[in-house]
Amino acid sequence: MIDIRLLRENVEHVIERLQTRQKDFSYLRQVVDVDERMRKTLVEVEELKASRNELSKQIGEFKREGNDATKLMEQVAGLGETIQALDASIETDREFIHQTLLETPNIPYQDAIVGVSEEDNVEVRKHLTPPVFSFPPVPHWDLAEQLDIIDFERGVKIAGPRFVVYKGLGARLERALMQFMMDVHAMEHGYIELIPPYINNKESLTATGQLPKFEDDLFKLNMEGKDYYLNPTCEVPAINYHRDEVLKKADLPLRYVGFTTAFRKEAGAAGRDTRGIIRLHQFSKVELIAFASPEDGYVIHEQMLNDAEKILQLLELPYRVIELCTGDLGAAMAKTYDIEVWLPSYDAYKEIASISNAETYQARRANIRYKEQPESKPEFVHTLNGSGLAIGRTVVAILENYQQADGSILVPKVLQSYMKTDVIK
RNA sequence: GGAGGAAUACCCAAGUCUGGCUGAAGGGAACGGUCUUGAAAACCGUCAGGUCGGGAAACCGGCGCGGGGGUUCGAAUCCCUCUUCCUCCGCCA
Repeated sequence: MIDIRLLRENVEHVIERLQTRQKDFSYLRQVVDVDERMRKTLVEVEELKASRNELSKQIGEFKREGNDATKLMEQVAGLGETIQALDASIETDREFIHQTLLETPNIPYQDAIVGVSEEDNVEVRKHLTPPVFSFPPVPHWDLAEQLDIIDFERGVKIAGPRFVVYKGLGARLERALMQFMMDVHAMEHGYIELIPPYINNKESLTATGQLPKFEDDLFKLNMEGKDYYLNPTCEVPAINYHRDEVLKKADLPLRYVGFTTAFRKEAGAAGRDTRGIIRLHQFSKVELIAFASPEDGYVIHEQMLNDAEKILQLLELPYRVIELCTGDLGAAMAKTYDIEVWLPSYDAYKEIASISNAETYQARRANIRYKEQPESKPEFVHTLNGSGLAIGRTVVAILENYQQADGSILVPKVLQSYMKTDVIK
């Protein structure tokens, strides 16, 4: 959520910066008007409440001393109704402001690359060059089928389209990657491991920004009349881990590495990436999450990017890092890097990780703050999240980049001890 | 699933029956001090925090006893409702 105070101070500036997202935010002017009206009424009703409190106190004193308080009670008689009416009008205005701001995306960071679409994203760096094959490389869906390590048909039978069964060494590869990534981040990069609930409540999804606007992307459950959602990313439970808390400055940055299975409806992606396991309703992911003071936020962001890249470096996979332009930025995020891994079947780089700083946008929604000193006023933290990495797409990258002429797959060196084999055949 | 009980400030806890000098006794912890070569002990002192609004500021006011609603001039206290936790029984990986 963006800061209402920032809006009050300079709506036009906020609107201008938000417009770089290529949408219309002129409606925010109305929010400022309503806010002003609301605050005026607030002053009015608070004065009335103060006088009611004063009179009630006097009534108490009168009665205690055995005096007649009828006159005072007459004085206070009409106040209640007026107060109630004013309170109701404040509540309406407040609710309007709140709902509107809940649906307003984050302001891109100060020096954001202004652009219209992903076309305008900017490449930051590249690592390794795409492999050159002496034979026509085979896409992962064919490799996986031939090796009998991913069962597409039975996935559809059991659950439906965009579900698969990992089998044999395919299942082991998935498991090895999870273990490997968690190990690197926890033991070498110093993140604290987390395995949170995969089912999250409405408050959690609202705090991170999926609700109310993006409900269509989520798998929704209804248990005894209450709504729950399957988490679309570990970011949701991990950020909410500290919801409604005041953190100690000395504990920052707090850095976690979480494992979850992520569930996505992919509602708007019909017909896209239909072959293989690039876009499934269910996939495993190792996620990095950090809570930092605002002055450290962007330092941690770069560090998190490096930590995610490290996995691809260890796996010896070619990738590039791009910075998203304002038109391609996720709603809750102020700045995002994507890491794209080389996929021979696409003959292109494909997103495998996304590392973002939400600044105080999620912290304000989730009410996560920190104190500089024990006696100082709590301030909102920066929240950061980054894939470290999406496991399904890592499987794809390994199958396709490590394939041999005979259809077998070499196992990356760092995975061999986890896989107990150096080749999948 | 059945039957009971509980939620008060950093922690413990009184107050709730009988509404008003209670935004909250007492204890612990913490912090500051006296004493001490230093520390402990003892003693003295401080100790809701938060949030929203007004104000240049000093400061003033609203809210606030798990959440929401109601009764009342006035609610920690009465009523409704939700949530969470605990105990016992049943079931269970």
